[in-house]
Amino acid sequence: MDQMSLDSLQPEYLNHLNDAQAQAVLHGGGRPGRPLLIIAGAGSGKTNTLAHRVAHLLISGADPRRILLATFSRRAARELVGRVERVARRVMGDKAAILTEGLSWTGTFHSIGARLLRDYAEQIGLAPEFVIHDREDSADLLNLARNDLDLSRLDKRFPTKGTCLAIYSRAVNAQEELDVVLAKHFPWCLEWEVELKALFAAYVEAKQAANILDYDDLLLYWQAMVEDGGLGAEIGARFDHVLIDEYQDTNRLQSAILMGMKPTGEGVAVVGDDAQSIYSFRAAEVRNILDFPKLFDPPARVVTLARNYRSTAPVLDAANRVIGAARERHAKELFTEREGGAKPKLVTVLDDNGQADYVATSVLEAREAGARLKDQAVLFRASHHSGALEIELTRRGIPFVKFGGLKFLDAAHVKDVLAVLRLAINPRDRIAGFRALQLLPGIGPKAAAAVLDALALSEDPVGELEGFPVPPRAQQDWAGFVAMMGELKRGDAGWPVPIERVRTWYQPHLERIHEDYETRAADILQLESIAGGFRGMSEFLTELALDPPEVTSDQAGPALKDEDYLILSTIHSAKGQEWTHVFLLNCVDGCIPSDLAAGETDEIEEERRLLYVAMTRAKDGLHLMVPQRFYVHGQHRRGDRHVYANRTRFISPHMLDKFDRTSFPLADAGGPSARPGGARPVVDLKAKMAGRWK
DNA sequence: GAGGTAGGGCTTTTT
DNA sequence: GCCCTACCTC
Repeated sequence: MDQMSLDSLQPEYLNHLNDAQAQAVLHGGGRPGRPLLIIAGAGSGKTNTLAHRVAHLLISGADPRRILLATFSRRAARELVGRVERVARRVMGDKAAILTEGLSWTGTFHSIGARLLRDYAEQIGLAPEFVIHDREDSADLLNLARNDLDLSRLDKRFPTKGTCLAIYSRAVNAQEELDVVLAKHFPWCLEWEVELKALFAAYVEAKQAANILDYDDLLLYWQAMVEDGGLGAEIGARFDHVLIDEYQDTNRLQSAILMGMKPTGEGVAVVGDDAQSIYSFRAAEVRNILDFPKLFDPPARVVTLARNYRSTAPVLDAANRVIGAARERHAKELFTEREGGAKPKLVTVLDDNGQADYVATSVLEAREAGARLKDQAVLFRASHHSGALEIELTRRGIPFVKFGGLKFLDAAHVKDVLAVLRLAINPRDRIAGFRALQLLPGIGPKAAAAVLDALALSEDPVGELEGFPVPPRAQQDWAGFVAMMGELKRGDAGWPVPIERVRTWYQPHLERIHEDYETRAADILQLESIAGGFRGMSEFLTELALDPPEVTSDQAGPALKDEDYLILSTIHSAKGQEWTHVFLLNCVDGCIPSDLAAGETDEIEEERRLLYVAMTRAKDGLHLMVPQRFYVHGQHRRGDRHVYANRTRFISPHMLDKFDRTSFPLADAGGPSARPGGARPVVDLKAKMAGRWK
């Protein structure tokens, strides 16, 4: 289509899109058509284009309830729907809100899968009130199975529950046989193949007995469901349009789901960028996007968005150089018309503390120059890389919010409260029960197991609890526990009263178990306020498993929500976002690439893309930090053993002309550890020591 | 059998 | 710092 005919066909609200974006939006003419692949480079207006495409479908008369829109995270889904509404509103006013509210099949693959499975549960022999286990719960259940099989008491060490779950999960998501998975990704566990098989069989049995689905099951059951000819066609026919965002990070199971629902690709549009594929550790398969066009005959149409609207030319130049060394990708070179601006800075600092000092100082400088804290972000490969920085920010009173890494839900006290609720909903949930029952003093693993055995067979759980012969020491607290379970089970109080009930019951136990019960109690109050936003307990627990709150409460907390704060994030969690100034910590070999990934070429390639993703988040200012030395872990508290690190291998010498190289503090500032403003207070030494273990 | 404590090993990224 | 196991006491 040439530009002129495009203009004449194009509705007014699409006028500010560029040619490629408009083609991606208009493809199919608002009706289900030939499959479409949109290769959307970093900062190329991908979300905007996708939002316009959905809005265009709605405006052309598509039924929003028949559009399936899968995104990578809940956050991305919310953002997308918001944008769709804004675009549609320009054309149809308030009616847009009703249409976008109808976009009910929007969310992650996992959440959409959960909904479909509840709809079709009875047809596939699943109880519709199934409970969803998050990764931690899954690992615990796996561990129970492991103990039952006596695998933890062997002479040689058996893989930990986390490793076992990772193996299981990869086999499921990559749709590979166990021996292949072991050979490729866990060669040190090869000797355990027989035991692992038995373990996984027991795990699956335990899940089914307790009516539990884990994350992988949400995809696995969905895939099995659509693989069946009749059901596949039926479910596929529910949707006229299937749009999938971040397609480069889908796995084989997800592509099988897509093909099961839409074998001809009619009405399918997938969007992504192979250069930004960073989730292969979760069995994401870059080949999904590389091979997508060839799945169909005639092949899918490919539209490439190569104009970058985000970064200045010097930033994009450097990022292009880094990704230019990658091995295989859909060829495209991003370009920008944002001329001018500074080259990215490659900043050499002495160590962690120098790095923290530089970042804090530069952030404040940028703020003086007019950038809000929210316009700036600090990114890192692994969550713990920001430890020293967090201490420095706190010392200087710079508020921040951290994404990625440890979740609020991982805190023991939060899990305790949730376990009680889950046991009330599903008395056969051994994981929840095991945890909840042991909160009572006098009840340990044995007594808990006995109670759960009785519950598993019983038709009347509360009655069973009432008469249960618990150990004498537990007698005193037992009546209160049973009374609470009875109330929860009857469920006559409206939500969120039950969670309040559990909190009151839990409070004395919390005070007995934890010295720092006050901060923990605050977390539970926060949990209660989150709970208030849901219609009921079951919905609350489902949503919580699928979309856990990202921010932990010992940091900024809700009080700071509308104030200005700096963003700290793992590179993975920073996907799809952008900031005026970006600081990237630890750009050294061992961190990027992570030394844990230094084995296979594929893994190294993914680390390169990770650096690329981080760099392309920046609009104007990009600072890559290169600390020269790292303190060695596991030594005496005041030890000074350290290793020297090298600049990341992904910035090779011939790329250095794209960077502005500096060091901090400047060499003439009076020695390597001199700081502006003289010596730091003594108290900082303690902070530094603590920070090493953060 | 419960529950506390000590010591060793480990530590990526997430739906 | 966390998790896990082994060991000890009640």
